Amino acid sequence: MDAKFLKPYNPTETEPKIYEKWVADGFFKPETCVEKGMTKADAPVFSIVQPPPNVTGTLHMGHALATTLEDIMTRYHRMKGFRTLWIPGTDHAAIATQSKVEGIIYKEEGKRRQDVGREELLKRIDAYAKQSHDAIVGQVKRLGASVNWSREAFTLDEKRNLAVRTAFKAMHDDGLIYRGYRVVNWDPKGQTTISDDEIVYTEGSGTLYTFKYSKDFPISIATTRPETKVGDTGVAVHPDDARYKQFVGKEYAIDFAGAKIKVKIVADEAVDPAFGTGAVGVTPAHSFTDWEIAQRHDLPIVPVINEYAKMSVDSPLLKDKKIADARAAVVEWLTAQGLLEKSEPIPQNIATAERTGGVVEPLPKLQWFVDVNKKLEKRGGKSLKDLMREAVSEKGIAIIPERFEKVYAHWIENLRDWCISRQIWYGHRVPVWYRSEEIFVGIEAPTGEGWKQDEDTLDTWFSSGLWTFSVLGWPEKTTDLATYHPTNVLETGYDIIFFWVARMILMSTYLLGEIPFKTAYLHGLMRNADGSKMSKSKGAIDPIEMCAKYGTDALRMSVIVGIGPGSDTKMSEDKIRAYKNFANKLWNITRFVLSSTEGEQVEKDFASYSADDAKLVGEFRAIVAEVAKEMEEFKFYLVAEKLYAYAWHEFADIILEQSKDILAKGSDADKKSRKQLLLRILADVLKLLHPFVPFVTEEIWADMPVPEKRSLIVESWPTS
RNA sequence: GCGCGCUUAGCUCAGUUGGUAGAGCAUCUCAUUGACGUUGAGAGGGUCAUAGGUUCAAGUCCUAUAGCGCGCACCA
Repeated sequence: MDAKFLKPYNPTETEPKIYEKWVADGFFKPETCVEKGMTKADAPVFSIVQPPPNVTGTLHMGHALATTLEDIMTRYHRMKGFRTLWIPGTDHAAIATQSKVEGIIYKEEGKRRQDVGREELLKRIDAYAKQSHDAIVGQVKRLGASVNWSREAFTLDEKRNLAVRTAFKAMHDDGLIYRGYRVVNWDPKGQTTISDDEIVYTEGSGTLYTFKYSKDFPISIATTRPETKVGDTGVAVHPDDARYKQFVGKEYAIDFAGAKIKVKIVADEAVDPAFGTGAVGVTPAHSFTDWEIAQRHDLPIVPVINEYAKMSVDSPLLKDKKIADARAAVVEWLTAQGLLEKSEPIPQNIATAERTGGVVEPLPKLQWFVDVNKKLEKRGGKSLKDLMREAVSEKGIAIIPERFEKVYAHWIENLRDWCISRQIWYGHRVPVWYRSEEIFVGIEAPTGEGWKQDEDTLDTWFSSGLWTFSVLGWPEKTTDLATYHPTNVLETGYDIIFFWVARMILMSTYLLGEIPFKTAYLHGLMRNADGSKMSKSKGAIDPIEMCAKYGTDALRMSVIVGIGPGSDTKMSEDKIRAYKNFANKLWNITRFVLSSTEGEQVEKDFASYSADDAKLVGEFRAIVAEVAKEMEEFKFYLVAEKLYAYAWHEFADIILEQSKDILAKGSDADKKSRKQLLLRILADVLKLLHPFVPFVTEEIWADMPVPEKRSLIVESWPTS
């Protein structure tokens, strides 16, 4: 027995050595496994892509959970003999990264984006992203991820940029991407548009003001935003509303809060006669529903708020005022004029931008959109919405837990065209060029003089949507693409089911005509012990610190046991501490087994078990069979707990204890049987536990008396 | 408004097709130069949110209610 077993297991010393050896041996690379005879050349494929962490900092507990789950699946399939590929990468995360770096620059130098300039800011962001990337790579390694590093990708590298340009061009050619002047979600703080999904609603309270535009105006209207009323071009009432029928079609010119406005009264089904006065002041420039009403009735669009969330209207009372001040001014004016009839408190959701926290202002802007309803000839007359819906309902993508299939379907029903252009600098530049009246959309820049590329960049999720196949070399027709796509599993948090899962399905079904993955396993959110969302300010647990303190294996066990898919988890350091002993327990079990079986080798076809031992073997085989079933069902939390309980409370507490007696006083045949039993069960327990606690099992395996032994990572999975 | 989830031991959570309530941590008692610096044996602790229903049998299935949480929509 090696002397190392005389001391307690030391994870900090062991883990980096083991990881480096796995990398050096090339076991993370499927080709190497085939070359070395560990995997059959014609073996079935198991592929998975890492959800690329944002290069906005370092990994948090959610990443630790994801990485562990993905590594468990990967290691399990590799041991099962699959040609296994797990591709790592990082995400440039566009707005998230840019606003992070802008924040740092502002804090340190007091400079804003415009002061720094595009080129310099991009340089600074690249430097930050590089640093963050390197930190993340180190952390992913620390967590034991058996990812194929030679295939590592970045959502903003050259190859992925080609994929983005190719996708954009194809979608434009098919009429799916169009440029349009519409009301979009504008984030005044980030100075960019954002998509519907990037809005976070917070509950707040507002005031509903009821008033008339002027003394002569026949209808009272109600609004929570009086300051926008200078942009009204219509008043909408329900077509069946008897109170207002006589006024429909009439037009009024009014002096309102220092501005001259023209309002036409229209009848529209969208109006709820029971809300407020049953009459809506229509502000087409600053409301999505009003924009639509205006489209139906041909009402003019009058913007009155600018990109800085200040009044742009030509009124001495309001011009250049901030929204809140303008609101107060209008209310004051209404009161002074005797027009205000009522003001009452009302619950109101406040729309804020996910990344910057800025209050979102709907503004009309010329932007690029993805049409989700257009029927596609080359996809059998189906729209992107149809393709997305059918991929889950009919084409075989299974979402775990299943209830999210309903959430997904519901989201698709409410889906509007996707605004993909952003007014930020860090990201994939929109591949469109302009020259006076000409517009050129292409994969490469147009030839000739005077072309100027679109200043905007694309929503980060546009490039993320291509991830399952852009990492495999698309648009080139690579062997990787043919071999590993569709991927088997996509493992990610349920919080990005719309952002990412849905967009990947959209891109893959449209561009490749196939699903991006067969199963989407959605994990829950990691929360602090008190249930609050994990953030650094609230003392979130740092996974890497936990690795250093308790060992990676302990951390991995702590995020697996008892945590099913889709459910949030309250994480505490106690929980991690609770599993640190397990690795050492395995270590000590091994010490006992090896010291009691000196000179003994695992005999491949040993069949002379004593009656007692044969029974124990049978019981263990039953565990193996249960594990096999539960692994296939993605019930890793059950497997981890089961193996933990078996190793500790059955194998150590019972089998090892009774072995002391047998090995001391038993017959030679019983001793032989028991030694074979101990070695055999320990060997198989190590194999079964390897995907969960890879480091300690590999380190022990090195000293196991097993003939024709390989590294544990490429050993074959036990069969029952 | 529509939809979803959760409610089980002091805490964090399991409980697969219905078949006598489980784990880890915490608490208490005893043992322990032991393979175990990170040990073992044992104990206490639960009317499984509430009320109905189905069933020979319900933590599990159905209905309703409550509390907590979440998603989507609305938000004049």
